[in-house]
Amino acid sequence: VRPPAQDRSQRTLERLLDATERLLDQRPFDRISVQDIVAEADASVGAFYGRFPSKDAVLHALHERYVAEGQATNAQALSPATWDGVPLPDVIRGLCAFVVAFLRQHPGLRRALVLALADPVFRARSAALASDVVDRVAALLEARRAEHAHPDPAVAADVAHRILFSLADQHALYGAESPTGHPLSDDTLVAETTRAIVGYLGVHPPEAR
Amino acid sequence: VRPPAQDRSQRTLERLLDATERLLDQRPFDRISVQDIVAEADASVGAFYGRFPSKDAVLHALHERYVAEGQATNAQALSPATWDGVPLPDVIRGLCAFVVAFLRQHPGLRRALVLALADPVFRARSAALASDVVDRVAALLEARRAEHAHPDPAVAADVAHRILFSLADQHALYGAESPTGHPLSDDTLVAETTRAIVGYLGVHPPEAR
DNA sequence: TGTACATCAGTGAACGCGCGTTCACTGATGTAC
DNA sequence: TGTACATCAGTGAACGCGCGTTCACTGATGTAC
Repeated sequence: VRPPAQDRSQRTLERLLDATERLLDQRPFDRISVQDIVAEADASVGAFYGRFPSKDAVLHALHERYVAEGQATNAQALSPATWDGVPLPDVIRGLCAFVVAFLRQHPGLRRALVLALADPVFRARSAALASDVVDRVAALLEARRAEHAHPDPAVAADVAHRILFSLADQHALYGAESPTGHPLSDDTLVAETTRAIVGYLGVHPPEAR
Repeated sequence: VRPPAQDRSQRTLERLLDATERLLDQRPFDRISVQDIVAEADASVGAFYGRFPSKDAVLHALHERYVAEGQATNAQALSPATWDGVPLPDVIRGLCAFVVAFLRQHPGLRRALVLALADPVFRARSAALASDVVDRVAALLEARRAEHAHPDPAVAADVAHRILFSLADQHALYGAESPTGHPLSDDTLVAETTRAIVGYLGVHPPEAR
């Protein structure tokens, strides 16, 4: 992405990004043309290529913006202070609800990114974000060893992350018409992923403490 | 798909399907041209359009073949007789190992299908297969209520199915370079999904029986 | 404070490439008599 | 058992459409003096 030198072009750049994200809520990236994007953004093809070297670049730019947003919220949602003194099952429920809600905020972009994951560049950028989450969760599980039974906090954090994000992603992507055919509401999804992760970790029931 | 009337064209059709599946192991469907397929199958463009009304039709035909294969193996792998007398944790471990291995058999096709799931026709065809699995698992859980703690076998079967297939799919699609950045071996994946589903269901430990 | 000039930003018609699809034709297969 | 004919199957050059990208040009912004 060519860095803008004036306010005017900075705004154009943002209009192009926002327009693309709006269109992604309607259809996949390969069925959105540059013409579509500039029409939605009230710009011209030339303005597009003044900012981006290619059509793909706009998806990369959106991914970068998305990952940055994720990093920022992670730092807050997963800081030890946030959950200090809260029992582990409640921590898990809170995080599940948070992720489900977060993924619902950018349904189109999220779908496009899942598809783009075939590309190693996208995969690396997503891995950076995921690693950040997994490391923080691993630290949390390490610190609370007494509250659960999983022997390896690093593996546990990784698998818990996979369970939560896979299910939440699927839910965000296909919603009611899920590939399993049995729709789940947001609330049920949160309840069941919480149950799954609590069970997976072998969180000790309250009376055992 | 136009039904073939001679042996010769039946063989051509299979060559085209097999060639497409082989190419899907290398790159996504939209980067495979009809020219590529007929070259790989030792056929011609006209022969292709003699069997298929469009390029997309070949992916639909592959999906149908794949679903049929799945239905057949399900009927066997999930028949009550197969697991009669086997403790629930071992049943779960067995099924996890089976699914992980099954999804590894058609990596390219599986990836293409995950991407194609945006199309309702593909989704419906996949949902039929998934429903079949979920219904059978629900019946199994219903029959073994005494061995686990989940209150609703239908929801439990659905969520267990999601956990297993989401994780196994992700593993089959990205392998070592997973989006989480922490690679998992096949064996670890089977062990951890088993732990997750056993924990999710609240399977009673052996000494409790 | 005004003017000149360089750079940045934006316009949109035109280009061109890739690829799905068509089609006029040749060859193979099988069936009727 | 052989021949004629209809249908099936296969060939590959050519078409054409969509869409990403370029480019010659106009307009806006800011800075130097």
